[in-house]
Amino acid sequence: MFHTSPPYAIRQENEVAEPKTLVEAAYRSLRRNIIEGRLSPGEKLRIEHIKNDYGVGGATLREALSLLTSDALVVSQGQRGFRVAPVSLEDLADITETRVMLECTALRQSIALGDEAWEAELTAAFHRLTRAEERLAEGNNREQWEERNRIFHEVLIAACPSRWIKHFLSILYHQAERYRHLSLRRSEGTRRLHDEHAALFEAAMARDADTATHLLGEHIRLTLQSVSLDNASTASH
Amino acid sequence: MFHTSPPYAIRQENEVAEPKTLVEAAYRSLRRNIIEGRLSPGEKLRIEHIKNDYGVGGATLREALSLLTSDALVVSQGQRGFRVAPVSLEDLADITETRVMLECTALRQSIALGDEAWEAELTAAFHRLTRAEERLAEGNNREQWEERNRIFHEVLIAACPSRWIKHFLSILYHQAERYRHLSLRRSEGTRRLHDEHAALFEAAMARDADTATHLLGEHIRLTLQSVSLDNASTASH
DNA sequence: TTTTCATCATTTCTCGATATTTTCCTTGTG
DNA sequence: CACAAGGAAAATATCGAGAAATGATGAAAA
Repeated sequence: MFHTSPPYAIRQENEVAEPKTLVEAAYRSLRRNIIEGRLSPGEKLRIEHIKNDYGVGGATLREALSLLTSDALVVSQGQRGFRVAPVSLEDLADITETRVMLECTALRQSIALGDEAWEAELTAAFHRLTRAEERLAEGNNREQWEERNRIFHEVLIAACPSRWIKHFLSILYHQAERYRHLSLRRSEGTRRLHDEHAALFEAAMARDADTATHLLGEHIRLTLQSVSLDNASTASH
Repeated sequence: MFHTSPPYAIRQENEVAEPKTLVEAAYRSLRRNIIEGRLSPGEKLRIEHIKNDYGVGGATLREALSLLTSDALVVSQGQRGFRVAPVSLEDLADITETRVMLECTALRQSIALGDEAWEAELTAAFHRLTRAEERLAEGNNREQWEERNRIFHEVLIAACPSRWIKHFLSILYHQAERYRHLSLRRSEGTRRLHDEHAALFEAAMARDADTATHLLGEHIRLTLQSVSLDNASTASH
């Protein structure tokens, strides 16, 4: 439904399909490794060393790293190679507030413009997320929950007509995801995550934009407030 | 002043210095050519054909094109090469409204937080812009005006602490710039551009955030409202 | 005439090799 | 002992050639 082919193709939106090129495959693989913390912030990415891990040539890996630069997951300095982007509490705060602003704007528009099909999508996404939340308590179905949580948030703002807002949000979502993975995740579980989602869902379905955006803002802030960075992973130059 | 080295390097912000690598040089050169309309929307970019124009090898040019993909100035589809991104009125409207939202937010923060040094910078930038506007009426010092106009807008929001907002704005600014170049530019000159800038400057210096953001919003909307797309350059699939 | 299919030319994508730059270590000097 | 200079080692950035994919052309069948 919300993957209609865009007039211009912003990269992140095309990611449902299989990777068609090796560059694309390496890009995604690297991105997952950075977001999920298998590559540490600040770590040097020596092309000669890691090209074997991804089974590609130097130029190809280089291009993938260049692409990650645009997502601010990798930094490159002139003639001195690539590194995993550093992290900092300031950056985290910035990401959070910018995301709150954009996502609330998008949600407001989505609530105003969403039709019946949107309601149906949203209900389905909420249902799947609920199931995943139940399972999350038991085993470690974290991956599935992560996926469905992302989709729930995407569907919430799906009826917002602005491609640019959605594009920026998807970049910020990846950033936030990384911080979540890097955190020690102590306070997780004490939160009543499902209640937050349920209230948000109810408000959206009731077309109560004020309540919904308020809940969403607090939800995003809480999610990232529970992040506390390990000293070891904090930016060092 | 506002080019302090960032904790993480978002690409656009590092562009004051000379290009250090061939990729960087090709990237900038291509970007100028797209923004200034020498490469038309939808045009196919065959690597073998144009690599000589930029004096680089295939892989290097490829990487530069990949980078432009992230700015949505170039689109790439799977195994079918690169094209200059198409344009459309919907996209233009989206860019404009997203930019208004982000730039007004940034301006509000900048007005709240800007110190004396910021005021000085702003005054200087306004002065330079004024001079350029005078010259614009005479000859075609369009390039200089374009530069100083950009800097004036940058300085206005320089005291906003959010790197992410500034990053997104710089992407949108490039997009808007392209549309301005593509337009037939009929109504330009009828506008009292300098008056708009002057009022905006006064409001910012007076720390009147409400008035300033209102003026800025109208200013951005007017700038892009005067754009009318040539049929020939409109998106075709 | 229209559709289908095979073949071929064009273009994209990828890799290994090479030249250039940076980094690190050793050595000499104030 | 600190510090600068020089050189070796490592890593980066780049190129040109080869493998894979596209879509264009034209012949055969419906």
